[in-house]
Amino acid sequence: MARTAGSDGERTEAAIREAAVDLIARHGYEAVTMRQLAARVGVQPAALYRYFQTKEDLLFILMREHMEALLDAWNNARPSSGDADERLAAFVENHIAFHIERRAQTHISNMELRSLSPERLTAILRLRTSYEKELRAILREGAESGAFDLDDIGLTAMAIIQMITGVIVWFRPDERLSVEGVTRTYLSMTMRLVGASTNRETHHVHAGTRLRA
Amino acid sequence: MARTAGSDGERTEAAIREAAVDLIARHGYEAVTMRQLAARVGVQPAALYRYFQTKEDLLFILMREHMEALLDAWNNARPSSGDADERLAAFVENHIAFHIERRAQTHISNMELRSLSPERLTAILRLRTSYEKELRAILREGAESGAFDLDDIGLTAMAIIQMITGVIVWFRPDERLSVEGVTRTYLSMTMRLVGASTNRETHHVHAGTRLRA
DNA sequence: TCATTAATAAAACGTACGTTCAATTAATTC
DNA sequence: GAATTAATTGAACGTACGTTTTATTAATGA
Repeated sequence: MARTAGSDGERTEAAIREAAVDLIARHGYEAVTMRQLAARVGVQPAALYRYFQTKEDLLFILMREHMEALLDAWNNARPSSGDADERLAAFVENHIAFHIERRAQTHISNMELRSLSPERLTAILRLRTSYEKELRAILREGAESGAFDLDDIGLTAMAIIQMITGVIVWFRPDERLSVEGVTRTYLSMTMRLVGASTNRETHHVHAGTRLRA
Repeated sequence: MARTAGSDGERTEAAIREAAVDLIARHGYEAVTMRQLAARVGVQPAALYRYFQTKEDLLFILMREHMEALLDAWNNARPSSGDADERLAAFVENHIAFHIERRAQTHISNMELRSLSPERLTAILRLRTSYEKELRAILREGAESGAFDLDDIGLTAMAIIQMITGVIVWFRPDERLSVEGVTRTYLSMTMRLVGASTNRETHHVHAGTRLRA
């Protein structure tokens, strides 16, 4: 029993986080054991507790930081001016780019709410609500200016979020579909969905795609 | 140790299934223990094994039957004739009705794939693919007839499925939003999304809605 | 009514979990 | 160089899991 030579707390913590994201996204939080996680990092299970007090702490921190990063990313991407069309476009683009880049984290963020304590669940839901409010504000602005034709702002916001987040479920960049291409198509569909007054371009129809569930 | 008076195999099995759906949807498959499930049903844990060989068997059966029921429901709802517009409308309506009625099962179906063995996962994914193919066929037909204006059939199919399935994440019928109303709005959005050539009705804009994540 | 089958309880098996504690070494600071 | 702190290991704690086995009763069918 000894401190391993060359060990570095920061590096070990980063390795724990990375391994946790991968294992939890792949197997599910409850199915991933601390022993499994430790083995993946290359430490004994007890070492994990030097960095995270409990297993749930680890999950919560990962989920909270993911949501905070998303809010941050949107704060940075949000146009300082421009009408609802432009804001919606920026929102969709930022959202898709952010989530495709963090597929594993997004899976965790969407799927592991059930394992959080009530207080922590509330905290995460609050962050989500903040983010959703941003989209609703854009939609409301568009509806009021007449740029969008909406039946129900809240419902439309949720439908859009579910749709654009759902990109991570099936999309893998390949020769046929690039991130840019997929983003463009999602943007086009979103604009239509909200009834945005844009010129309609003629698109070439592509045959089915090889999709993964 | 005795057989409980009044016990009835069919009833016990149904109770197990029902309790499993509720507990698993609420807490997650891995977090739900057989002891917990048995207590909920009112039997000892060993009794569960009379009906389901393993915990995973139970999960697989629930998930498989859910998918099979969905395919069945669509087989029964599919118009025997009609153009792409009508078929897509029928698809969306059936999909939303089916999933709202089975919120818990749908949660399980979408979230517990990770706990299945590879072979079983393959079996479920196959059923999913069958269902998605139905939507893709409708979209292809619409694209070919010119009724829809699609950039990419496969992508559009997945976007639609993610969006309309996502209704179960946030929607709870209340005074403001009814199942019928929500279905109508989703249908309207879907039609726009695919660029369907329909008359646009003027919708009254509703303010935000109280949503649950 | 009797034999068979079904349905259950109780006990236990074999294994595993999240976590704590104590000790040992390495790294850092003064 | 010595003291302090950090980072790890190894062992163990307290509890729990999915599952099997055996025995007992109830229900069903002939």
